[in-house]
Amino acid sequence: MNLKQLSELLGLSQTTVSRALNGYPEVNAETRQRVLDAVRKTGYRPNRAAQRLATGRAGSIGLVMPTADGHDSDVHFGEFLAGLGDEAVRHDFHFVINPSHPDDEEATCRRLVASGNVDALFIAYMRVNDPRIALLKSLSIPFLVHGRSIGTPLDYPFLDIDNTAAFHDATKLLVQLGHRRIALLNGPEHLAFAIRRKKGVERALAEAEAGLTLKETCVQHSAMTDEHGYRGMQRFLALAERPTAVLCSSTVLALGAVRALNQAGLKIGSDVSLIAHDDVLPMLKPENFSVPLTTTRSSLRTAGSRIAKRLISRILNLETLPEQELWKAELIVRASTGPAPR
Amino acid sequence: MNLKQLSELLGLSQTTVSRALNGYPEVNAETRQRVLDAVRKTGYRPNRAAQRLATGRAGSIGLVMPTADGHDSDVHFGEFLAGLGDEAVRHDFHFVINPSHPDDEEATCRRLVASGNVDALFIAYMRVNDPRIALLKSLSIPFLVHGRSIGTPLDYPFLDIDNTAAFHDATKLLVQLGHRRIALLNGPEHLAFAIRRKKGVERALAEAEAGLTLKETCVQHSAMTDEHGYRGMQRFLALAERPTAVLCSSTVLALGAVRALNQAGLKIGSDVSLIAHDDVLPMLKPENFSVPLTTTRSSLRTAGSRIAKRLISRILNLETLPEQELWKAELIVRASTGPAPR
DNA sequence: CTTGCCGCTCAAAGCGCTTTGAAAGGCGCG
DNA sequence: CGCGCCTTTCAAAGCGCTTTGAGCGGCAAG
Repeated sequence: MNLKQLSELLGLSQTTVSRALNGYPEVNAETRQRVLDAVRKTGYRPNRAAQRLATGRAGSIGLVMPTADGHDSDVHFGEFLAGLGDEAVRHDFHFVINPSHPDDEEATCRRLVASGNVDALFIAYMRVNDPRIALLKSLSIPFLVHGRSIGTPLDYPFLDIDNTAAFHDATKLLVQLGHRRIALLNGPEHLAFAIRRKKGVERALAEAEAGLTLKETCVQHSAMTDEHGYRGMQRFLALAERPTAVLCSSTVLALGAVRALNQAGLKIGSDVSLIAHDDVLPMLKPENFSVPLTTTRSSLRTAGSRIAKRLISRILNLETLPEQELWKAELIVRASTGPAPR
Repeated sequence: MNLKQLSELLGLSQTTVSRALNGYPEVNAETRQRVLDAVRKTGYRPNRAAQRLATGRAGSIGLVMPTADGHDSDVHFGEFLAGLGDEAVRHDFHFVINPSHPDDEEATCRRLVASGNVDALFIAYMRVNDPRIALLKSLSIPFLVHGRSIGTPLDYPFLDIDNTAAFHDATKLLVQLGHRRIALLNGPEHLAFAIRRKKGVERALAEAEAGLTLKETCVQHSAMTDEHGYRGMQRFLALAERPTAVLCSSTVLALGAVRALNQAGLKIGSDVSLIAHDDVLPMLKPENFSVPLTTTRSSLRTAGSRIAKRLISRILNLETLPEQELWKAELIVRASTGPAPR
């Protein structure tokens, strides 16, 4: 069933039917209803390829995944993608998934846009002075950034969580509990979110009456894997001045950290307190840790879904959604935090 | 730059240029070269939407992800997707990602095919007597199954690894090392791969001179998360007849299992031997476990890439690749396996 | 010289939609 | 009654590609 057949069936022109379907105002209400009924009865679905050709819209969103061969495919990515897909499928949008070497991302973006295969681009894993932002602005294609760069003017569309505040608040809690030696198992050093989290910790420490600082030996930057969590925690425990509380940038890191703590025979929540950032991975729930984990929480899937929604609204000129969103993470206190040991 | 402009530039007809580009034989070699040169110079890229409309091919592959809201987004999925994307981008293929409730997958497949938005469908997470196979056959659309169902005739295109053999061989190794009480931390009970792995273990046990069996108390079926690995191992350790060797269906499960073993103060490789299946997740390398893990290995990313390649070859009628592939997993012995304690 | 065939090229007809510009019909108003 | 205006509908022209069927030389065979 195509538009021509449908219009013949209705005794209308293709124009009218098309307009009825696309919500143009110049169609008689009664006619529109007839069209809609016919669509329901016949199961007519417009051919997307034809629509794309006629409108010049590609109906798809480009994702540049930094997961080229040999590079980590982020555990968190699946969850994020589920959110994206959920929303996109509702509007019949496709994805062009472009794995790319982290160094090659700019060229990949450029190629993707030039291909004309996408209406919008989505980028993430923001770095300091990230060149992709200027690039995308110059390419004049709608785009949305997950996260924010650092050092570039904040005049682009983004969705981010307030990482500084999240880790500030978490640290403040630890300080209030009497912790003085605090360590941080963070994400990769070159990524903006990790820098902000570190800043959040430092700020909260500086605000403490004692005027604390975050020692460099008490910070680890690494990919957020169990493995790194384990090693990082071991390193912390080997310090002469062993930290009494540790913040983790991901529950995955926390997993390894917990392992190291158990192995060292230390009790979580009393010997050492632990707070992790929770992206709400269904497979790794902080409440299911042997000692339930205190977390800063913000759902990655929800973020994905929201990002798809904003991009699609933008492309199709639906409702106008805010261009910049900064979400607060929730601080959820569970059993892994307790008063500092003396 | 479009085809018309390009052909005018060359003083050729659109027909000839199009044919030159698409490898038709009736074009003079010299002419073809001129066209190719011009393409390089002008950077001409055919408009995919127009191509799709003209050929009736959608240029995209549908993925039905069982990751609806509230359901686990598989850690392994990101890695698999990276492989898929890598290959697809080479042929300018898109993905239609359709998150769906596991119960709703059939309807989702049907809808996706009916939409005409995809040339082929990819499905995974095969179950016993999986109804999706018959469905896809009846829908007469190219498709490819990752894994194999059980109980249905094996007459559809698939890519699978030989799970039975992998776990058979792994178990055999354990038996040869003198283990008699062996346990299995498996994937979800309703999934075919988990059933095959269990069968592999059982078969190897039956083949042992002692004629061993796999006790039901020594099997856990669950989602493959660290959490479940931890709990499952704890349960095993609490048994009166505690197993001396444990097989894990994923390195993620092994992570939790190792945690439980450490906590119990048991030495891996001597007190308890461990073998895990390794999907080659870059973030979770078996050689980096505190005790390097003996594994059955088969790269999920490679599988993704191969699946994309086969589907695309099929759609575009490129080379003819085998319709059914059963890959062997590699058994890699590391330090987590040793002789059974007496 | 004619016929037939082969190698190469072309004009034109779609593919199924959107959108432009025009027109038909109904109505109020002078 | 004639005019203009508004509402509703329509025919037709694209969008940029592929593909059909035809055409045009040149050359070998008759």
